[in-house]
Amino acid sequence: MPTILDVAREAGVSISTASVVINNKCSNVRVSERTRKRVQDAVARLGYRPNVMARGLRLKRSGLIGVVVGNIEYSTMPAILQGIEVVAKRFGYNVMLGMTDHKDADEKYYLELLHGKKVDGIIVAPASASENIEAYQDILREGFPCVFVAHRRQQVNIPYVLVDGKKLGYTGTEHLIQYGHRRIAFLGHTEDTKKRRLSGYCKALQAYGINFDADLVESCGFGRENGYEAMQRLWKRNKDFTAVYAHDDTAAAGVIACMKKLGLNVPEDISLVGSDDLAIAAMLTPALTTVAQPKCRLGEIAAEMLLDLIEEKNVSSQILEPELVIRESTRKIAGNA
Amino acid sequence: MPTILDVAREAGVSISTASVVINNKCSNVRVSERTRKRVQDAVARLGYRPNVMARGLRLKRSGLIGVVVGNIEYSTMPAILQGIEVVAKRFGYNVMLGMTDHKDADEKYYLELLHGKKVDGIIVAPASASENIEAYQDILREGFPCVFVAHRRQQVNIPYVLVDGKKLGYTGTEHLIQYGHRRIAFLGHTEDTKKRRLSGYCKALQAYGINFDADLVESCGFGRENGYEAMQRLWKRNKDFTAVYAHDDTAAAGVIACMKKLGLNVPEDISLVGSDDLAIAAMLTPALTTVAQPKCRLGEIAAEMLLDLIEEKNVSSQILEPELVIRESTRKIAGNA
DNA sequence: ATGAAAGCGCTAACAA
DNA sequence: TTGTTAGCGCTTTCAT
Repeated sequence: MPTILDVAREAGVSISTASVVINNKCSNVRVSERTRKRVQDAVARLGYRPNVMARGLRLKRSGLIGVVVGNIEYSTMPAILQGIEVVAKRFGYNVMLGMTDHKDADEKYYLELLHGKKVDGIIVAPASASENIEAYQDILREGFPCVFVAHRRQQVNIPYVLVDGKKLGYTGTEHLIQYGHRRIAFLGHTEDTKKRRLSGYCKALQAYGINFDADLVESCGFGRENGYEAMQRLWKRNKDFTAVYAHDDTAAAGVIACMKKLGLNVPEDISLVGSDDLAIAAMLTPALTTVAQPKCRLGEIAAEMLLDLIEEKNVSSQILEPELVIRESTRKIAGNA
Repeated sequence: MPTILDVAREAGVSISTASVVINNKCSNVRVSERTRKRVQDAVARLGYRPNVMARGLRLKRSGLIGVVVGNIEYSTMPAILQGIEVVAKRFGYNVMLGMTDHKDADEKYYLELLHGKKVDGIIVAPASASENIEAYQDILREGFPCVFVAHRRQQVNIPYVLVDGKKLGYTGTEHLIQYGHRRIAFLGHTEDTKKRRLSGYCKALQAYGINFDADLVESCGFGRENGYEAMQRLWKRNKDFTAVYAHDDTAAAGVIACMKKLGLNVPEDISLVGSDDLAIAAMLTPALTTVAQPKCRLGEIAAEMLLDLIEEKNVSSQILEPELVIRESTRKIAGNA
């Protein structure tokens, strides 16, 4: 590997001149065209590439941003990552990916890389609850660049970009209402701490003058299994509905499976709306109508925010609007039952 | 950020002593228990973290491995990445993720990071054909650690770990045969350069004494659209089959959609086998029987190979066996039609 | 058992 | 316009 010293020698100039033209700085330092050319030729001839670590040590920046995720299958992360990568690359940064499998210890391990200057900043998709609040407070205190994407931890004042769960629930429910449904079931989280989608569902109902019916709400976690079972429980209890809003696409996949088992057709008998627009949504049969998160934008904005933070600019948190994606799983019906 | 100098001062020892205990080397250098303790306390008190770049500059290693992929949605990569990350982490490495969107220029950009020592080695999942053969030859010539995962480029002699497409085709077809099917359609690539899965299909047929029928083969690309259309074309031409092998799960998703449109039930009327066991396979209805790639293993082995290469050990390419995952889309039938 | 010092490759302030 | 030089924080050899 040639160093900048080799380049300088080859070009017959000093190290610093070489450095200046290599970095093409518009500094107050001027270099004559002829010298510049000589250096550039030397670089080309030698196939010189600046040593990233030496430069990083000197400049106190690694050109790396960390992205910490729980897991990347069945989630919005692949698309978010793509968004992040594109803007990172555009600004000369690379992406270090850390996967925690939702383990606090692993999350903490990755946050620590900030202290060792391995990364210039970190984007975290904090999925589950966490014990790491203290680590985030350290980050905040030390002024390390950090932003949350897709989710956030309420306990700590770190800037975030995400789609409001309430709007997700609202948009999905509203679509169903506009298609003529009035008896709409809700499958999703109902615990106090994470019932934003449920709130959105309620709000939509209210906005359109439909009474909330607790019998139409069934508690449901993520994943096909959970969706399947929740649908089964609901159906056992209550068959008086024409549509289902599921809080995420994997649960919706379970609903489709359950419907088939039950001899019900989607959307002929029951309309179904999912959430997030995961990669699977378009693959299902019927292709799933869903409330998409603008995943790529989430990633792009998270990256832009982080880069601003790295440059010590101020940033403010953002909440993005979901987008309805109408596919095949919802159907207009005549009126109310 | 405290440096090692701060630690040394705090502990009242020299920089080099501090370094020795921090790195806990079993070198010939001995440190007394008391001194060791003092340094460790200082580290704890100051919250010292070694500066990764300084260490990297000195040691000529970044502790980063690059993973270059075309795209991570609808692919085997998420699970492969997880495998890579786990072993990388275990050996003190981190993963830099590069996404090329299958663009040669971006692939090349990431390969270049090797030359600048940004990464100690690179794992590439070379999906599409590429113009970058020259770049790989450079890598080979310079002796940079590099391994291919999941796919490879035949033109260049870089070690790889992958699942043989032929075995994928064989295993899926064999399963169908063992379930009593004899008229089995093949949906997949038929071009000379990438018909390994087709070869496997043929081989299985032959092994079980079933005649190959070209009318049962329909050319098909990846993705639900392609699967849908291929199935439609096939059905138009030829309805005499009881099972379909699709060369990947996304195409299989299209087959399911098409079947439904055609009024056919899977698996009652037609059995269906996919390939790869992507995240979507288990989500479909019916849940897809598929020939899985051991994705996590692929990732783990790729990482192990790369780390060996980094330590200048010899490695040899590996071909892994696929694993049949039986779910709901295949059904035993009585005998031959 | 401990410390002094060289140097990894680079940038930028300063000198010439 | 160009060159000299002082570090960035760390590891490690060699003296002590």
